[in-house]
Amino acid sequence: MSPSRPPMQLFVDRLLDRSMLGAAETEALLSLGGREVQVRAQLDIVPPGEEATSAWLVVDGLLGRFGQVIDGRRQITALHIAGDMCNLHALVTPRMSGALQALSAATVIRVDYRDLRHLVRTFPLIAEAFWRDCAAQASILSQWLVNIGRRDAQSRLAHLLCELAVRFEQARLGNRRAFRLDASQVHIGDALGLTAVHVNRVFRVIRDKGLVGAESRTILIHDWAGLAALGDFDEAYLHMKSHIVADALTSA
Amino acid sequence: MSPSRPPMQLFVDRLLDRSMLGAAETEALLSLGGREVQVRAQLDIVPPGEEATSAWLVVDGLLGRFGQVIDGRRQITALHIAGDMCNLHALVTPRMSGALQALSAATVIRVDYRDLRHLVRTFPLIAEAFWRDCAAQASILSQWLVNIGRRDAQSRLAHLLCELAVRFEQARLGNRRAFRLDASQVHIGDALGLTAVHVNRVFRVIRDKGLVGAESRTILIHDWAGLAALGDFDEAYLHMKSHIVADALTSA
DNA sequence: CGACTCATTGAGCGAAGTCAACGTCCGTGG
DNA sequence: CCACGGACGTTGACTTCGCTCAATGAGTCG
Repeated sequence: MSPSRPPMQLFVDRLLDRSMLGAAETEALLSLGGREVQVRAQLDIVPPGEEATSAWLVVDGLLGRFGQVIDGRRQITALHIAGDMCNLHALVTPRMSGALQALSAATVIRVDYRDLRHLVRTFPLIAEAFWRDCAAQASILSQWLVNIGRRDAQSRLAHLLCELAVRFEQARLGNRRAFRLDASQVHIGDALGLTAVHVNRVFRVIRDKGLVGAESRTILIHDWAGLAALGDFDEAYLHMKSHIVADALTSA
Repeated sequence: MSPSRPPMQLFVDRLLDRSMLGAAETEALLSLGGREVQVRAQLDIVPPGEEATSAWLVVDGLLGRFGQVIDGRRQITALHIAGDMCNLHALVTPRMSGALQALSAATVIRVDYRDLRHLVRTFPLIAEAFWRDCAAQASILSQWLVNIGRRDAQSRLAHLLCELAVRFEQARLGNRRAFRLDASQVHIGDALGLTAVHVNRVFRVIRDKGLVGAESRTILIHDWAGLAALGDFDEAYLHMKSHIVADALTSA
């Protein structure tokens, strides 16, 4: 945001949340090139079926990765907020990227896979950090599967809101009591495997319960404990404490 | 299986399906230690909430990774067949393993993370292959999310059967017209976000349509095209053509 | 045989979907 | 300035897919 903080610092911070990197690695990451692009809402950054050729760092806005079903309905498989590097996994599996869309107007930085591969080959710690980042994404994906497969609509929505609250807080984009979520109810439905109509009704219910509120696009969580209980939410899957990482790095 | 083919060869074959490895890497993988264990059906190899300390190579049988909901219902988030290395992702994220259970009687080999980390630090190509394996798992996870989130029960079941058919065929454990699936209808339900009762009914419907059949635990796919159409199945997400991998290795 | 697991089938219910209408906000252009 | 259109949110009436509860078969193992 401020001129003294290059956008790539966002991504470095994200990696440092989970992995240990030395000065050389940090510097190499910060010197990554990449063109900053403004995209409008609803733009397909990577259209369905297309092979990924670059990763996308979210500087501002909300992005969604999604899959499509034959009848045109879609399922969002990941939500990406500022600091997330989208399609990092496709660095090793370019065929399996999935589509990527801006859900709100957004600022992203295109980072070419060639540059990332160079970093990965040069710095084993960066390779490990990228791998860990992908594993963390997969962990979220697992939770989403449990959420959609085995919880009813109220719990689903509560769980998603809790997850986003924690992630926004971690990314220093708000806290778990208030954060700006630039997604329409259609998007929320696509993320939860529900229709927008039902999202609307269910949101009303948990609002009437006094758990949450909304002011334009800002989500207010009035009763964190209640919402977490309703969503059966345990934030462990989002975190990776540094002592574990340290252990992973020093053992062997 | 045969004495001349060490079990670890199964895993090497799996990696070679997607990644390029040299003789040194192959040899290092084959010399991995690990104790072979027989486990009975329904045994929790890694109980819920426990931190992973080793990976598990499936030699024979069927394993499931799953998450639990507060009321005791569960969602299988991955099915692992012979040749799969379970919990490889937790090598970098030990906290995020999820529970692991044998769905049938199974033979597995416990591979300590220390040994795997040593390999990863010594051979960058192995690190990349492991990372790619995790990304491929995540790709399957994405498809499952789409499947559960946006398809009705018939399509869900059809899609899962198609996926398993292709995976068993790839693993040379049968072909896409006939393969042995050691999962009960309860397990299938847990994988699809359905109840066992409904799985039973839906299986009857697609059987009556002439798409599939079953003899004890062997699934027979009578009409591949029909089943793939019903399940909206595109096997691209399971494959990784070698020329792509080669590109990934040579560029940069 | 008895105990157990798994598959099968029926009856009734309820959560979520579908279809449709209407309201609100906001940007845009005459 | 206001009229118009479009995107999004809200609500109601009705339908339906999948769940719950329950009973019964079928196969297997000690």
